[in-house]
Amino acid sequence: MPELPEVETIRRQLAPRLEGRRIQDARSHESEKFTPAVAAVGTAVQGLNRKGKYLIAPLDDGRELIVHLGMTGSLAVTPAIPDDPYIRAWWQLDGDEFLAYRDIRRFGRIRCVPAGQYDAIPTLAAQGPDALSPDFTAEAFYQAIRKSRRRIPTQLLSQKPVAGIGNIYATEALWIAGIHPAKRRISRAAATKLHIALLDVLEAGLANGGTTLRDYRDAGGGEGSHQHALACYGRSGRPCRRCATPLRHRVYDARTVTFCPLCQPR
DNA sequence: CGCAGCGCCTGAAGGC
DNA sequence: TGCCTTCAGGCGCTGC
Repeated sequence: MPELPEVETIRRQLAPRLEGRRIQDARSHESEKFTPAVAAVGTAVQGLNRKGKYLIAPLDDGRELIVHLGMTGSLAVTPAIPDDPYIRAWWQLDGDEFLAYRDIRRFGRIRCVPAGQYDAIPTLAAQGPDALSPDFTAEAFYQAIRKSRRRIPTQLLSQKPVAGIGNIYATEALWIAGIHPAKRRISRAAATKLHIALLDVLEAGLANGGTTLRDYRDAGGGEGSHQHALACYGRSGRPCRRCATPLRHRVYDARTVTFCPLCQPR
């Protein structure tokens, strides 16, 4: 499941290979989630940016091509259209290469919109500061969390207090910060701890090239290695690495969250 | 406007 | 072996 470290890994790999390339042709799966891919034909890609989990490619006609990888999406530059039933869209680039979008579960989506006009992409329009941007400060984070009465993990996944967090890095950061996942309000001190924990786990994930549990692949088809560094996510029943208490998991708002009942008191 | 609940998707894994 | 159920979960949408 591509979260910020996975999407940023892909962005860094693709940006130099896409900048300045003209899109000669494109095809997509018939779903409206993907058909906007074709609208970029005839334009040139000016770069590749990222906001939260969204990849944003400015085009030379004033529009932006936006790709969200959903749960199982990946992008790769290839010499030919891959012979793969899960390719949901491809763009033919000048120089006879292809940018291929693969997405087994089709949870991702592709949009082509006037630059900065995100009303058709509500989560992007409403999301908070990207976790790696200078706008993501402990104080802004605390104030954003104070505004909602939802559980902290649910708030993190909403992309509103901060953009780019998914269930894996949320679970890890809550464990590091010692915050029970059922909590709805936290102190300024706890918010500061969580802010630091989020930055730490995202930086570690990025340094490890992302987390590959099943489907995630980078733009070169490679796997990340951060799955070996996970201390809490997916470890329910196994001993906490701080206190050896067996970790537990519970479902909150349709999300499984693993936590340490001792290190993360209610 | 905030929020809860549902639907979208498919492969892997486990039960019988 | 094969069928069935459950699970993974980000986000758009609907309705309260």
